Amino acid sequence: MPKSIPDIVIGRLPIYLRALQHMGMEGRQVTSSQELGERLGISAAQIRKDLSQFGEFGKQGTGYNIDFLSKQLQEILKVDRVWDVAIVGAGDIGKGLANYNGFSSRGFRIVMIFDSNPNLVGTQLGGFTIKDSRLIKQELESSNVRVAMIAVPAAQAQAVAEQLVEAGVKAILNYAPVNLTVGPDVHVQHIDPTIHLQRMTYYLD
Amino acid sequence: MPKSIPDIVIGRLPIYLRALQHMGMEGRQVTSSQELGERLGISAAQIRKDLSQFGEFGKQGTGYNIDFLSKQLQEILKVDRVWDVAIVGAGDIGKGLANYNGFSSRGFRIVMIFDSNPNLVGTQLGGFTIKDSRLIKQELESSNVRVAMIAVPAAQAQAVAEQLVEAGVKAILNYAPVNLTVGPDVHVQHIDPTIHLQRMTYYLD
DNA sequence: TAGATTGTTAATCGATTAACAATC
DNA sequence: TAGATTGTTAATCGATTAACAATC
Repeated sequence: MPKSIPDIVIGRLPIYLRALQHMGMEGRQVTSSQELGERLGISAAQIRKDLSQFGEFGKQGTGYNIDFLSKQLQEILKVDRVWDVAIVGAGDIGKGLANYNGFSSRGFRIVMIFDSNPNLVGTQLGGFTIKDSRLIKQELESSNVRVAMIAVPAAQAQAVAEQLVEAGVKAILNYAPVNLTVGPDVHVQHIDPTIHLQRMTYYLD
Repeated sequence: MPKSIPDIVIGRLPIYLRALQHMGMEGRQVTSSQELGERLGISAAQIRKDLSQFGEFGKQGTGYNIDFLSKQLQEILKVDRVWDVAIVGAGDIGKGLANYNGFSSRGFRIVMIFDSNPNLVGTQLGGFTIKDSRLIKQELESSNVRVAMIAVPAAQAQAVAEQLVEAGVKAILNYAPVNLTVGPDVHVQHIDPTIHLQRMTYYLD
């Protein structure tokens, strides 16, 4: 068995990728681990070490070709393709996600939106007709969705997660302020603004 | 100099706190490091170690009083008070944050919203009149705001951050998909849904 | 008391950094 | 060539875990 890559390294790759694509859009051709590190507040040694887990992408004396390294990272992270994504919850957060146009260029495409509010079901959002949350399993079965975002109230999040997992979803981005419990083959990331804020107030006086 | 607490420990405290408050609302009185750990997917030893950095909050044989430990964690994280928060950007994300009612019970209170769009300036949002982003410094000077959330397009985020820092902001929650560069006395947390999604697709096949 | 669980220590495990030969 | 920067190794540093005496 090849030794597996630490998750903490995987977590930094999307950050490298975002910075590289930003540089690319500025018209830059090459960068170095040092420059990238300064921009991100990460040591140059760490960036080189992280990348070396996957191959040799740079040239001594020159650095990294930005387009080439971007493409390599996209492959590694499997965002050299487009993932279909379902959103559950059409409140303010769900609406924001549905209207966000930053997904498509970075590997994701919203394909379906659910809500449990009968007043919202059937209405339009971001080019989609909102579907009834009770139909999650049924609707996802005929789709290719394995990534979902949960933007429902905390009280409903766990139940929604379970329906999504039953329907074959393997990666969940959870905006509800509650910890989700899922099986070991399902990946979950949590976004809770309060958690992030509380992590900073500790350092304030 | 007392040895400083690792930031990774600080990062887990808000998660413990959220789970404890959840249990409290369920009417529970006590819990154990084991139960808490199972709920969060964290080892019991780690939870005890983390807490022991700050004092002794439990009782052998019994565990932790939920209300007591919650209060202690609130004090440690300095959310036993209410922090005034400014939002910059009144698009979908800013709107969602402005209308979110989960802040007040957890230590934060929105007090001001800015946007640079002349069509939005002067209109109402979440009980506030949206102010012109050019007035950030001026408006914050007479306020008590040291925490802010950035919800503007990527291209404007760095400039907004600099204005906030100039106005005395020490903690920034950044929703723009770009890395912010700030001084060492300013804390930044980033929320970018795509980054979180890309971190999970690595593991999908 | 017997059972449970803490707080803490020491051991293990893992991540980061410093340094440098290789080489563009 | 001289200067720059990679990829990698070994050393350092830090975080997690296992184990258990203390004790409720």
